[in-house]
This record gives sequence, C-alpha cells and structure tokens, in this order.
Amino acid sequence: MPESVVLDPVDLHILRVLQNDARTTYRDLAAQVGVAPSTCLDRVTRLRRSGVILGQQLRLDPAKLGRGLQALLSVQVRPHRRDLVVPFVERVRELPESLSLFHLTGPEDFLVHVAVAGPGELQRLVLDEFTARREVARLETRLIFQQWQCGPLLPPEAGGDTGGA
Amino acid sequence: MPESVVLDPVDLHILRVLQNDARTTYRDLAAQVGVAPSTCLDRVTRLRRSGVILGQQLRLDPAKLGRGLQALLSVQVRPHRRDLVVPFVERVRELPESLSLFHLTGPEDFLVHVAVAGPGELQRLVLDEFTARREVARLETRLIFQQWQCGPLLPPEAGGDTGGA
DNA sequence: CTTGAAAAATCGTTGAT
DNA sequence: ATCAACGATTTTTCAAG
Repeated sequence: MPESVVLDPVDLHILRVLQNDARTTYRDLAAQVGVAPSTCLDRVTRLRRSGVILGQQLRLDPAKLGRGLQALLSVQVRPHRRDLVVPFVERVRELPESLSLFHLTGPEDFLVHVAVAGPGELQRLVLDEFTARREVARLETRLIFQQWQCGPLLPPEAGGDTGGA
Repeated sequence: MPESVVLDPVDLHILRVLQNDARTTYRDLAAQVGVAPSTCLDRVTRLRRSGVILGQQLRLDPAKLGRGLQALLSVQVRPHRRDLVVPFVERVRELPESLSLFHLTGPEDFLVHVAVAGPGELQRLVLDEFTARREVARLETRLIFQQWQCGPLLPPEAGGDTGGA
C-alpha cells in the first residue's frame, strides 16, 4: 500500500477530465486525452485499484434542496478525550445538516460545515445539537457568503516538463 | 428559475444512491429504488435540468497524489474592498494547493482549505502566496487531523411521512 | 410508470507495433 | 506498454401502452 503513486501525463489528463465530469464515457475520454479507449479503461481501472480514485460523488445544489444557508461552526470539545470525541464525531456525522467535519489542531478542535434552511434552523441546530451537549465547551458560528470549489488537486499541467530535468 | 424544487421520495432515494456512487448504472439504480430504469433516467434528467444535480466529481486521495498534509488557513483581507477581494479570490482559486475557499462573516473573512506535500510546502505557501500579499492582514494556520464527508445533504428518509399530515 | 426494443457503451479478447 | 479491431454483454435511450 504505497503512500504515493507515480502518475504520468496521461493519468493526470484523465483525472483532470473526469474531475469535471466523472461520467465521461471512455470513448469521449479517449478522444480528449488522445489515447485509445481501451487504454483509458486500463488507466482508470489502475487508478481505481491503486486508491488514487476513491469514488465519484454527486454535486448537489443545497439551495435547490431547501438549504439556502450555509455556515461553519467552530467547536471546542472539552475534555478532549477519545471517549467524548468519538461519540461527538458520530453524532455530527449523522446530522442531515452536516456537510463536512474537520478535526483540527489549535484551540477550536472541530470545524463543522452545515447547510440549513435559514437562520431559525441554524439557531435550533446550534442550541439543540451542539451547545446542548456537555462536551461542547465553546462554539462559534460563521455564515458562508460564498464558497468556491478549487483546483483539480492536480498540477496545472503535466508538470511543465518541456525541457525539464 | 425556482429557488427550490419539490422532490418526491423516489427523487430523494435516487439522489441518496447516486451520492454514494455517481456512476451507478440506471439498471442498478432502478433495482435499489424500486422503479424501472427508464424512470430513473427520466428522474435524473429532470434533476439535472432543474439544477438540483450540478454535476459529478471524482473523489481523489490527496495523499496518493503526494499531498499528505491538509490545512485550513484563516485569512483576513484588509481593507475588505471589492477591488482587493476579487483578485485575492482569483489567485487563491488558481493555486494547485487550494481545495476549497470560503468567504465568511466574522473577523476572518476567508477560509482556505489546502493540501500540500508537507510542512515545508505549507510554509512556502503561507509565506509566498498569502502573507506576501499586501491585502492579507492576518493569517492563521490550522492543520487537519482528519476530515469526514458527511450526510447526503438529504433528509434521512422520505420525510417520515408514514401517517403524517 | 411500465414494457420492450433499438442504439450505444462497456469490457474482455486478440494480435500486432 | 499501447493500439486497433472484433464481439459478447450490459447499459442507455427512446417509443408506445
């Protein structure tokens, strides 16, 4: 189980295309990358097996699902012991409002990304699901004006190896 | 362009399945949801056109791509004017290390989720790409121990309408 | 929403560069 | 290791009930 994997320009190109649309057919993928469809299939299968590709997720519009308000909650869990942390994480993960949960260094311990219908539901969430818990020592709420999904997690090009080394 | 859309239990079920694997075939989808494949296609097409489904993204393993360290950067941009904010956002978005960018309420202004190879690269990123910028007034770095992708952004069940209303 | 059938894509195989 | 072509199987898509 190697920590990191060698990816050649073809792999990177494939990943970059699939990150825009994970349902691209191997035929289209081949056309865009410039190799044969069977090669694409080979590469993708390998990337999948090597663990580089973990899966493919739907991107949904929270507003269209009646969750027009998003917020970030900084949560201090004290005492910061495993027997308190583990149930906290589990509970947060199963909240339908939770989008993402981070365990962090620093005094804040956790950051929770949530999506709710409006301020009222946010208040309810904070009071009933967070500060009501004994291990939640402190909580800070920040609203999200806007969010951007960034780069493809990949070097912009093949590595700019035109004449490199 | 209605803000929110009515979703019946079938739609919700479909979304829930596709969020686990956006490449589920319509055949499997139909089997899991309990309707005909063609109906699934219908529903998904409609969900796509109505904007509920924005797309499908690959989930990649940052560690496998040589980005074993993730961090959250709180950034204060001052003065917080549009002519400084817009270029800042654009620059951050095109950094290959950036995963996600939030514009927030509160004194922090921005939160940047980054993935880097290690502490050295993180330091370089912070110094060269953030604090080197004149509009970056303050920056705080928090390392990410662990992250969880949470719920499907959907109510756990069809709404628990068994006997409702 | 369903059935049923046509069109398209997947995925394994082959042999060759 | 890649390609190209073939073909069986599966999936997607459309038409009609």
